[in-house]
Amino acid sequence: MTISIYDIAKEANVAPSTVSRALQNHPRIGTETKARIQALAKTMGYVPSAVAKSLTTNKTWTIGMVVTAVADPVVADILDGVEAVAQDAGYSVFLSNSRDDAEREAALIETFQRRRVDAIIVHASRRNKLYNSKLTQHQVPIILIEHQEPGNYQHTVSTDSKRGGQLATEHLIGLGHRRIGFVGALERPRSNEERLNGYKAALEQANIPFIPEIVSLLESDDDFERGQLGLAEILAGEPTAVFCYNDRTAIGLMKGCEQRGIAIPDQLSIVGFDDIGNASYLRPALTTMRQPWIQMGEIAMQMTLDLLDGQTPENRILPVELIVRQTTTKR
Amino acid sequence: MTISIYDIAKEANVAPSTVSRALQNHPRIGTETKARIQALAKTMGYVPSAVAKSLTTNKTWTIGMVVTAVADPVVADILDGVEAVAQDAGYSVFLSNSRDDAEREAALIETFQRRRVDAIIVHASRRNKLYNSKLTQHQVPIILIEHQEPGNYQHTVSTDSKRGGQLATEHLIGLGHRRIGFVGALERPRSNEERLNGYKAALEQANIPFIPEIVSLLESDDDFERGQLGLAEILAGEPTAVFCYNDRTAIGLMKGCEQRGIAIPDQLSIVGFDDIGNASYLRPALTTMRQPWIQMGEIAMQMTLDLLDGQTPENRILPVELIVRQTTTKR
DNA sequence: TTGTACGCGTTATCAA
DNA sequence: TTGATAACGCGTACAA
Repeated sequence: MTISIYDIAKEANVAPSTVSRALQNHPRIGTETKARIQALAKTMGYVPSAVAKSLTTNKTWTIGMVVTAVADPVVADILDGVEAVAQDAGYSVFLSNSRDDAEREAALIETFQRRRVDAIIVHASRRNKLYNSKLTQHQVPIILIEHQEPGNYQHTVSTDSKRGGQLATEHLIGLGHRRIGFVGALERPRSNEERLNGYKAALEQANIPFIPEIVSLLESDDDFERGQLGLAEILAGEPTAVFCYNDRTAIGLMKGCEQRGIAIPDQLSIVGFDDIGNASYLRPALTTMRQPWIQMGEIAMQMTLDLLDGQTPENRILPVELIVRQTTTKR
Repeated sequence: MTISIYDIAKEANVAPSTVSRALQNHPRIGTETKARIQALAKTMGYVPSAVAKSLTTNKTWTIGMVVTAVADPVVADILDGVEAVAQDAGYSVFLSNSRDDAEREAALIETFQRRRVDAIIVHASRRNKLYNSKLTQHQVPIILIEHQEPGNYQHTVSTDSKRGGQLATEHLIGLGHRRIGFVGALERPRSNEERLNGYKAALEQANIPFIPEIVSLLESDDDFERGQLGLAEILAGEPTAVFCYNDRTAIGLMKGCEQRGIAIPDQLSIVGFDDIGNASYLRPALTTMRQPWIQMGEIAMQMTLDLLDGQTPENRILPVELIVRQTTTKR
C-alpha cells in the first residue's frame, strides 16, 4: 500500500492541506510543523505522486520524443542532448520509435497527447503538415529537428544542409575533381534535396556540368546498403569522387569499393556527411561534414523550455563544418 | 481548454459515466448511445487523459529506463529492443541517463517512483544492492540488464561474459598465440571480471602462464582512450595478441597500433567484445564476440511484461558468439 | 441500459 | 498559521 499525505496527516494530527504545504515549502506554514512533517514523511517512506500532482496542476513535467530509429548514431547523439537538458530542467522524456512510418508517428503523437506531455520533439518528421493543425488545436508545442517535409513550420532546428553540400563539393573541386558523383537518400526529402542543391550550386559556380549518370537517388531503410547500391549505379559514369548523403552511406560505399578493388582515395575520393563517432576510426578515415548533433538536441530542448516559459524562440539553422581526413585526395 | 467526458456528457444529455462506458467499449451500454457518443467525442476533439485514468486505475502503462550513456551503440541497441516490445504492449518508456553516476542513478529511480512507473529497467547498474531493498519496499519491479555490482538479484538479464572471454582467448590460443594480453574496464566490475576469468580459464586449460605485465585494468569513461592507454601499458610485455574488454576499446587500441606502426594482425592480433554495428566496417574488420543486444532489450522488456502479468520469469543469461574477421591471424 | 455518488492523491481557495 | 472543502478527469460500485 502506498502512503499518501492523508496517512501523514493522520499520523501528525494535522490536516492534509498542512502536510501538502509542509512538503512543498509553502511560505504559509510554521517552521516547526514543517520540520516535523517533513521528518515524518521521510520515516514513513512517503513518495509523492506525480500523477495526482499533474492532475491538479495541469502540468506533467514530461516531454515526448519521437525518433525514426534509436540505433542510428545520429539519433542517439541528439537524444543525449535532449535528455541532458531536460533532466537538468526537471523534465522526464518519453522515447518512442516511429520506425520511419508516418502512421506510427501519428499514433505516437496521439499517445503523447493522451499522456498530457508538456511538449513534443520529433526528429526527421515527414508529417510536418499534420503538426501545423495539431499545434493550433491543442496547446502542446511541437518542435521539429531536421524535419523532412519541405515547407515552413513554427518550431524547427536543423543544419545548413545546402551549405554543407556546397562545401563538400567545393572541397572536391578544389582537389581537381570534375566528375563528382552524388549518392542521395529519398526518404529524407528535404535535407537530401538541400544537399543536392548545394552540390549543384558548387558545380555551377565552377562551371562543371551536372552529370545525371553519376547521381544516384534511392530510397532505402539501410544506409549501408544504399551506399553499395549507389556505387553500382554511378560507376559506369566513371566518377573520380563521390559525395554521399551521410556517413553510413559512405561506409557502405567504401565497402563496395573494397569488394571491387577500387582504391580509396586514389581511384575514388569520398566525402560523407554527419561525422558520426566512428568516422575517424575507419581506415581510411572518412572526410565528412560535421554536424553538431548533441548540441542540436540541446538546442531543441532549450527551445522547448523557452516555449514552455512563454517565450517565442527563433527557429535555428546550425552551421556544418568540413572535416578533411583520408578519403579525399587530389585528382 | 481541453475537453473532458463531462463536456461530452452535457452535449449528449447523458451522465458522465455513460460517456465513460461508451468510450471504453463497456458491455453495459446501448449500441446506439455508444455510437452516438463515440462520434460526438471525435467531433469534439476529445483526447482522454492518461493522467486521470492512472490516478483511478493505479496503473500508468509506463516503464522507466535508466542507461549509463545513450550515445553508446550498445545502449542504443538495447533501447531499441526495449522500446519496440514496450510499444507493442501499450507501454511508453521514460528514458534517462545516469551518466554512470551512482548518485544520479538513485535520483532517477526516485523520480520514476514519483511518476508511478509500472516497472524500471536499469542497464549496467552499479547499485544493485539498493534495488533489493527498494524492490521490497515499494512494489515497482526493477529489472537489471548487465548489472555490474557482483551478487545475486531478483531480475536480471545478461550475457555469458565468462564463456565469451574463454572463447575469445581459445580462439587466439588456437591460432598459436601464447603471449595474449587483456585490456579490461574497471568501471564494469562484474562483466570485466567474468571476461577476465574466462580469459584465465582458457590460459590455464592450455597450460599457458598468466602474465600480469600484459594485463591492463583501468577505469575510464572513454572506451577509445582506454584502448590507447591499455596498449601503452602492455606493450613492454611483448604480447602477440590482445583480448579487449569491448569493441570500442579495441578500436582505440587499433588506432594506437597505427600510430606506432604496429601491423594488425601480423604483429598483433586483436579480439573485441560486443560486435557493434561498425565493427565489420573497420579495416581491418574486427574479430569479436557478438552479443545479441537488441534481443537483450527485447527479452528484458518481455520479462518485465511477464512480471507485470504476475508471472515469475527466470533470470536469463544469453550466449555469445565468436565472429572471426580480419584482426586475428596465426602466430 | 443509464444515472448517482464516491474515490484516486494532490493543489488551491477560503475561512477560521 | 492551520483547517475544511472544492476542484482536476476518470472509473466504478450501487442504485434506479
